[in-house]
Amino acid sequence: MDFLAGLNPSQRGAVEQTDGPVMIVAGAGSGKTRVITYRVAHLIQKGVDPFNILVLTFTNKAAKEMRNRIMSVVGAEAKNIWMGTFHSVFAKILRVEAELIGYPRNFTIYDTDDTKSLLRSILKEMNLDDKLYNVNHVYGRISQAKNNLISPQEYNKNEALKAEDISNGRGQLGEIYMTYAQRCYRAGAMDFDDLLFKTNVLLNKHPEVLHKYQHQFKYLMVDEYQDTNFSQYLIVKRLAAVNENICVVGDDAQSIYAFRGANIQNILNFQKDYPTVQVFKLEQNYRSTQIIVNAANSVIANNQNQLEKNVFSDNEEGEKIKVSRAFSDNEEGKIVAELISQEKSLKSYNYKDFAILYRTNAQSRAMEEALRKINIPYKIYGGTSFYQRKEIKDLIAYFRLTFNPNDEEALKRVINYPRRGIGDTTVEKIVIAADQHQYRLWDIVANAQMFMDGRSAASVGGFGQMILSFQALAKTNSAFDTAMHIAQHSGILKELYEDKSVEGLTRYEHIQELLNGIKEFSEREDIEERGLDIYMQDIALLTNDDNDKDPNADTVSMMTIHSSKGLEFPVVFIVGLEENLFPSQLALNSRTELEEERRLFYVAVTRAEKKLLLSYATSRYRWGTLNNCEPSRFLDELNPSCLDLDFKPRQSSSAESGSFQGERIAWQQKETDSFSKPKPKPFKTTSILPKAHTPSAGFTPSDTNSLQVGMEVEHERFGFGKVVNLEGSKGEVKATIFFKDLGQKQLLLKFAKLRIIQ
DNA sequence: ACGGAACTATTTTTT
DNA sequence: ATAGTTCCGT
Repeated sequence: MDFLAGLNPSQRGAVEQTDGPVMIVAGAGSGKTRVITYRVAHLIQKGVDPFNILVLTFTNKAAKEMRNRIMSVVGAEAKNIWMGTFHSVFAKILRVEAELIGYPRNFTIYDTDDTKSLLRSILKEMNLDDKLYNVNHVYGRISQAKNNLISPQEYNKNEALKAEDISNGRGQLGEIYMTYAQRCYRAGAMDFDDLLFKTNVLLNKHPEVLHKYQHQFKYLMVDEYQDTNFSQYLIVKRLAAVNENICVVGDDAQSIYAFRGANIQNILNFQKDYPTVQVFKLEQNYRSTQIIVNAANSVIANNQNQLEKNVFSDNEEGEKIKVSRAFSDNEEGKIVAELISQEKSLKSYNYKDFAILYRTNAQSRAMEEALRKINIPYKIYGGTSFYQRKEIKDLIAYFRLTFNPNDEEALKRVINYPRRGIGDTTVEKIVIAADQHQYRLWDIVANAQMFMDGRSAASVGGFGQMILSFQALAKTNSAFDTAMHIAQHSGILKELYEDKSVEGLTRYEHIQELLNGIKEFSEREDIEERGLDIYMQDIALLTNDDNDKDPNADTVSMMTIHSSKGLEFPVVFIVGLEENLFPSQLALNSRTELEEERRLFYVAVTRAEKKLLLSYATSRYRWGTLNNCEPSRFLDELNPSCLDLDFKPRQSSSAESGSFQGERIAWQQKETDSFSKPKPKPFKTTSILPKAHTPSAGFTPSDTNSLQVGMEVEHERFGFGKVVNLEGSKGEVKATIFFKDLGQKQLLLKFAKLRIIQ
């Protein structure tokens, strides 16, 4: 049991208290993963069968990492632990038990796109105004209902909900929910929320099943318990009811998923649910410097209603936090990029020691461009997942249809893609015929000649035959052979191959990548069943990080703060610290939402080990137009003693202008009062530039192809200068220009806006 | 049925 | 800005 030695008393207590209800309140960076890992390892070493342990996480990444770490302690036995996300574990159980609740075992999992598209068709059929009945809103409402275990029937009976909907002018929501649920059922499909909702239904309606799993899972652990919703809470509670060997781990200060139904009360009330609970608080932060921990504490102190704890660090005090200001989102990118390369050479960091965190995915673009310009390798996490790409979804829709022809979203997606002469009118005919006879769409498609005539019967029938042939093929062939056959015979491969545009080429490559992945799966020897149906089972639950090809590559990481949870980096940049962006505009209406944003900021700050840098811009592009921005209130909330007030980035006005490199000139020393609000908005973005050049009237960039050494030019911001050197190949030409005001600078012609004077 | 033009929502976060 | 949708003429 040597691994216990390296633990502090509360960590050790949490590991050794294996029986009965346990709550571990784990402050950021307090060795939470380590504790869970050791706790599971400890259970196994005590002789608990890994099959009897269930560990639930929120992300695939967390599950994977934990399994690997447990494996390194207890060895291959760790493979047998039930460990995964709520969604994947219960999808797996539902696949076994589905028939008990009237679903086929090979039910389809509808992702967000499928759900929205189904809702759109329902709204259309019901002739509802899609402004009032905004799909996102409707989806949110249904999702909320499901997460609170309100069935369509109960929703429609519930007077309070009805009244609320009517007062919002959306009295038909109950009916939409009802229809939506029926259509999912008809399609043999469950959406993300259903995976939890139906698990509850299963455990509720079938005591024998509940009993089975209660005895199977003798030990339960839930990571990130503060992020559970009611539906998840109840599943856990039911499964744990017999043995009460339940251990939840979480940090109320890091609850950032209330927007999708997480209920922070679940962790706050855990002690009420299990009065005999043993609570362990992990308060020592091993990750970050004292400055960073103190800064984080000072921010979170602004929230009410927290579990009492005192997170502290015994690490070095560390460097103070730097705050920088840029005049635009692009400038912000440049500053960050430049600082990364500076910091890297100064402290001999690797690129992978840096992370850039932002509130919204849209912010990645400015960062990306800036890093690319100075050749900093980076990797963006999150964003559109590989599996969400259109071409991938198209091909997968064929796979889905092959195993579940009732999957109506898949059917509608590909019935006329690639084009095969089945237009909207024909699809409409199929829908009407299905409605009339109370059949499913597939019944009509498979018997086209009975329901329609002539041309459409032929084309629809042909499509049906093709799907049937795929089904036959899939029965006897490997996942890869089936997939390849479908890619070819559906016409998708040809369609993409013939598209010679850059995008088309990329799409073709994506399909190849998917097929390669399937090939790999087909050749796996560690699993028995390797058919395409097995591969398909939880593909809807996969996300980008499952596709991470080279996790050890030396690249800067860029991601949203949400996806950074659980990670740590030596140097962290948090960018876009502006009102209406972070905190998000949509969170300003209520205290609870604002507090969630603040917790999000807390999460971001606590990702940093050694050094933290914050930045904001005073203007930023948002849906195509330039907006002025104010610094985020969160900057005010940071304990000033943690901030580097002497931070004085080089300014363009510095005397040694000859040594000045790089293009940012927007740095400003942080002044104590510079964050006070309200403040006058700069009406002109250039006005804050200390010494910006004002371009001549009618400044228009010239074609620089003909640029020669010796020519005089005007740059839109650097002013007048003379070309002293040109190097590099066409398209990548780098010009060295001596500017009158700034001295010598190197510019890439493809980016620089230059006007040739003579 | 199809292609191009015009229009319009998107931007909070993710299983 | 961009991508996705709807509209309209062929």
